[in-house]
Amino acid sequence: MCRVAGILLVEDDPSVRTGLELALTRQGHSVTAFSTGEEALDHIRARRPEIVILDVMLPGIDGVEVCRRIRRLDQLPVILLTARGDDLDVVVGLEAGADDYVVKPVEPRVLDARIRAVLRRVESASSDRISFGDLVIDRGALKVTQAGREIHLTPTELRLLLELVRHPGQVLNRRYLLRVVWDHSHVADSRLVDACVQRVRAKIEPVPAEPVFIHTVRGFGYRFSPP
Amino acid sequence: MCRVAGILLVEDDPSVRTGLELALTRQGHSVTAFSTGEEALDHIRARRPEIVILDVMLPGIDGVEVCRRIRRLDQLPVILLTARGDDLDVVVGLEAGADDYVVKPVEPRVLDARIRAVLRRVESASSDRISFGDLVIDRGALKVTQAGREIHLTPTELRLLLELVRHPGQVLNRRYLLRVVWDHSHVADSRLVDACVQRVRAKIEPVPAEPVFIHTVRGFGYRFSPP
DNA sequence: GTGCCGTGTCACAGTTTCGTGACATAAGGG
DNA sequence: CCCTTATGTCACGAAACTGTGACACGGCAC
Repeated sequence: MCRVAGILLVEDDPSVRTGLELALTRQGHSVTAFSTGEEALDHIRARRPEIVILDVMLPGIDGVEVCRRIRRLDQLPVILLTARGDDLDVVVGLEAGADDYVVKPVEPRVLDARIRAVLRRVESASSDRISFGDLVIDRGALKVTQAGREIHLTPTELRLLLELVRHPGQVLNRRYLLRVVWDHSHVADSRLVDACVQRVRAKIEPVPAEPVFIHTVRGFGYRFSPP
Repeated sequence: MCRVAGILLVEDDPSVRTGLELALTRQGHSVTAFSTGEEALDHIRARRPEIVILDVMLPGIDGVEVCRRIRRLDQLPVILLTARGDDLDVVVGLEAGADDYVVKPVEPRVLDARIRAVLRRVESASSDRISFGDLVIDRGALKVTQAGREIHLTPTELRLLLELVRHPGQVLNRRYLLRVVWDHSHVADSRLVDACVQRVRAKIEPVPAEPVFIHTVRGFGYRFSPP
């Protein structure tokens, strides 16, 4: 399953910003972009990106200072990006707590490789998550988010969704789901599964009546398949 | 802050090797140098360096291959060093599992800064002190402070908090916590964990009723995640 | 169209789970 | 031994969750 990172990109030059945004999105990442440090810090507090890519030269608070402030809060990975390749800048940037320092112009695939290298380090102990479009399911944190927004699922709903997601593209029948999710090996028929599926749909489907994640297979059961 | 690392340097060009060895030693590191990958791999098995700096162009096994073999063994941090700055080389090197990729010639202080950046990341997971906002947990001194003020936690409370903090963002269920913190491998159900969590919350949460550190995940357990 | 079957939807009450405070018990220091 | 502190247990109320059944709806065969 294609690993995707929630990237926060901060770059004031519009052409560079949209260029990188496009390139990183094409690599499979989910990117949010801002042009100032203040906006970025606000965004970090609200949503929680997996990694921050910061241009050093920013209007207002500069990138190095943003990096220091991020470090004061937590361990969020930061890659600094700059047009200047001055040795002193590199040293100052890294000492501000950045995980890497990349000089522009940078090949998208190189930036991607560096992002993955940093994330590999950070995530070696971290949880496994899978994403389907803007739907992210974190099995370690038992958290489901959609477009960065957390979706609250009750225990049974979560177990059901996890079971469906474990077999993407496969049709799971009601008896199987009852046994695995509810531990009802005896109960033959009930509206239980349907009701739970409907509750999950109401929470994760943009239009519950036309589901894009959990599909009904009439006469058989349900199938999870991403859009 | 002056962390000193045991560095393994692998570089076949004698003048570059002695130059870097000298420079890094001067920065306060303890350096061991070899000129071939085989020697390096033997040394890694025998001693255990904190970080490996690997020239890519080596006689015999090349640096990227050495890096792959190191990765197959463990998480030992690796910085690749090369004369070529080809984009493809960078990508290949990082995908082999390297933590950073530096192009020669490199200023010693830049290399030093990159070494420290990689080590900082590696050690943050196992370091003695971690901070989450104004909450600082010192695992070495077994002390917890908030906004500079020391918070007194009882032994059990501290063990519980440390266990939660050891898996930030992960949901830990009650049975696991009972086993690890209390060594109750048999007890199935008890309000013990809940009561202890409540006590820790009363001490570290600004508003215990609306916890920002220790979150309840109904039906599953508790999760420590910084605000 | 008509009837049938499978599914979607909803509200509600019973049940489970959790937070909290009170209290008993245990441990440890003087 | 006594006092303090720490730990475990319990009970209760509040809140959250779940199962259930009734009914609506829609596809499908005839």
